[in-house]
Amino acid sequence: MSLGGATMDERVPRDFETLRATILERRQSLPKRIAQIAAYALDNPDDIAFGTAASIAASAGVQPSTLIRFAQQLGFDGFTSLQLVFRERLRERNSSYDERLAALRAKAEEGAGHRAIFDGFVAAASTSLNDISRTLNEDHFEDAIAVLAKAETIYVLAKRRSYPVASYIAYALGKLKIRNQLIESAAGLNAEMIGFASPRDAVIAISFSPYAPATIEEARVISEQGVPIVAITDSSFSPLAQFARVWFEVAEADFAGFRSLSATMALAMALTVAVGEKRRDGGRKRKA
Amino acid sequence: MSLGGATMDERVPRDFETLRATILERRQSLPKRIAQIAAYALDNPDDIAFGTAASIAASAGVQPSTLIRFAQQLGFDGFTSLQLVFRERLRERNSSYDERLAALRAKAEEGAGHRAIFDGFVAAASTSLNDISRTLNEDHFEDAIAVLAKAETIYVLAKRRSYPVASYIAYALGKLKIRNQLIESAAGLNAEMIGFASPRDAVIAISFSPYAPATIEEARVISEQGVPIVAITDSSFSPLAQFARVWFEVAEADFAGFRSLSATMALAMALTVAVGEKRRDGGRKRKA
DNA sequence: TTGTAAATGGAACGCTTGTCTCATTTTTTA
DNA sequence: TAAAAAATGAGACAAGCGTTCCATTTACAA
Repeated sequence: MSLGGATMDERVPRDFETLRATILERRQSLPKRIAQIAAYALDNPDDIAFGTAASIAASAGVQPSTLIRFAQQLGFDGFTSLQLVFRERLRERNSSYDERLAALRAKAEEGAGHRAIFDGFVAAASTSLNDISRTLNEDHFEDAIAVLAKAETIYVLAKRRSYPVASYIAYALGKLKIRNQLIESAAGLNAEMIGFASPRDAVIAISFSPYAPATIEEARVISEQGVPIVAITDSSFSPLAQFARVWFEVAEADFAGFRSLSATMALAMALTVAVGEKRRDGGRKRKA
Repeated sequence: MSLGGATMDERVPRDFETLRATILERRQSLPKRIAQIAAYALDNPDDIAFGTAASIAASAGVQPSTLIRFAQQLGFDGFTSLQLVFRERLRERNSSYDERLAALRAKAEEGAGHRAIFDGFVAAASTSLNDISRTLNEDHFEDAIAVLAKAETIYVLAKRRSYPVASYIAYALGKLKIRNQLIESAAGLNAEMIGFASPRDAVIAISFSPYAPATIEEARVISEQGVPIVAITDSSFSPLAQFARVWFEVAEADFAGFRSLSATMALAMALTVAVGEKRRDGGRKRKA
C-alpha cells in the first residue's frame, strides 16, 4: 500500500554512479512514462541538476507528477532529493583538469619547496600532452606512417635532449622486430652509418631549438641521398623541416629550463606502434 | 536615476572568467556588503550556482537584497542572470578530465585507425602523470634529494625500456654541472665503472618489471660497496627495492605493450633539478 | 467481457522564491 | 557640523515552485 512513499530504510542511491546503475538495472521493469524520464535523466544529467521540475518535465515530454513518481520509485522522497544527487555530481568533479593544472603550476611558480619542482614537471608534461592531443595533424600522421612502413631500415636520429626519445623508439622498433639503426655519436662513425641509407629506407629525426648542429647536418646529408625523413621538431622555421618529407610541430612545455618530453614520447610511440601494425596488416586494414 | 536597472548595452560578463576578472578589478571600489558577497562568490562559486538567493545571502551574512544589488552592480538585471553564469561554469567543464580520458581510452580500445593508437599513448601518459601526482611520497622525495645532493658523483643505472630516462637524467645533470656517470653497456666495461663508486657517491637506478637482470646485478654489487641507491621501480616486490636506500613506486600505465615513461620522466627530472637547487643553496633554504 | 490494479494526466494547494520598496543607517561632501 | 548621497536592512508581494490529490485511462487476470 505504501505505493509511493517508500520508506527511507531501503537503500537510496546517494551518488550518481550508484543511481545510474540502479536505473539501468531496473530499466526493463519501469512503466513507460517513468522509463521515458529515466532515459532523459541519464542523457541530460545537467538539465536535471539545474532545471525545475516543470521545465524538466516539459523537456522530457511528461507531467511534473511523473517526475516525482520517478524519484519516489527510486526511493527518494521527492524530486528535490533526487536532484541533489545530480547536483552533487557536478560539484564533485569540482577540481576540473584545468583547475588542477593551474593549481599545480601556481604552486610550482611560487616556488615553495621541492614538491613544487615536481609539480612543475607534472604540469609541464600534462600541458604538453593536452596540446599535442588537440593539434596533431592526422594527415601528417598517416603520411608519416606510410613512409616509415615502407622503409627497409628505419634510421633514428637525435642528439642531446631529444636522444632519450630516439633510444625509446629504437627499443620499441626492436621489440616489434622492425629493422632500425640508432645513429649515436659514441664511436664517431655516424658518417659511415648514414652512408648505408638508401631511398628505400627512412629516417625519424628529432630536434628542438637550439637545434643540435650535428643532427641538422646529418639530416641534410641523408636527405641528399634521397632518404625520406619524418621529422619531429618545434616550429615551421626549424631547419629540420626543410629536409623532411613529413614533419610534426610539437610544442613541449618546459619547466626550470628542461623541456618535457611527454608529448614527443607519445607521438614517437604512436608512430612506432602504428608502423608495426601497418606492416602486420600489409596495408589491408585501411580506413575507407 | 537608473541606479540598479543597468541597461544591457553595457558589457555584461557572460562567462565565469570574465566575471571573475571584473570582480577582482572593481574590488576596491565596491561597498562593504557588496564586497563581502563578491568575496563569498569567488570563494564558493558552487554555492552560488546551486543555492537560492536566501540561502546564499544567509551563508555570506548579508540580506538577499544585497545579493541582488551585487548582481545589478555587475550589469546583470537580477540575481537569476548572475546565477546562470555560475551554472554555465559547471556545465562547461562538463567533459571533466576523467571523462575526457575515458573517451580517449574508449576510442583507443575500440581500435579504429591509427589515431586511436596515438590517443592510447596520450591517455596512458596522462593517467600515469595523474597517478604519480597523487601518490608521490614527499618524505621519500626529500630523502632521495638529500642522498643525491651529498654525492660526489651520481651514477645513473638503467637498461632497456628504462634507459631513455637514464639518458635524460644524465643530460640534465650535465647541464646542471653535477658530476655523473651513465652506466651503459656499449663497451662492456660496466663492472669497472661500478668499481670506482664509493660510499660518498650515490646511484639512481631505474628498473621495471621484467627487471633487466644486468640492472639488478649491478645494483647489488654497487650497494655492497656501500653506495646509497635511489631506486625508481614499479612495486614493493621489486628486487631493486631491497638494495635501495630510498625507493619510489611508480605505476606507469601502458598501451599496446609499451609502458608510458611520462611519470618516471617527471619524477626523474624533478629529482635532478631539486638536487641541483639544493646544491646551489647549500641546504640553507629549507622548509621549516 | 468484467473487475481490479497500476499508470497517467491535470488541476489545486501551500510554500518558498526572487525582486521590489521604503525606512534607516552610514558615508561623503561642503 | 549640516546637508546630501550612498548603502543597507527588512518586510511585502506576486510569481513560480514542488508536491499532492483525484479523476481518467490503460493493462492485465479471471
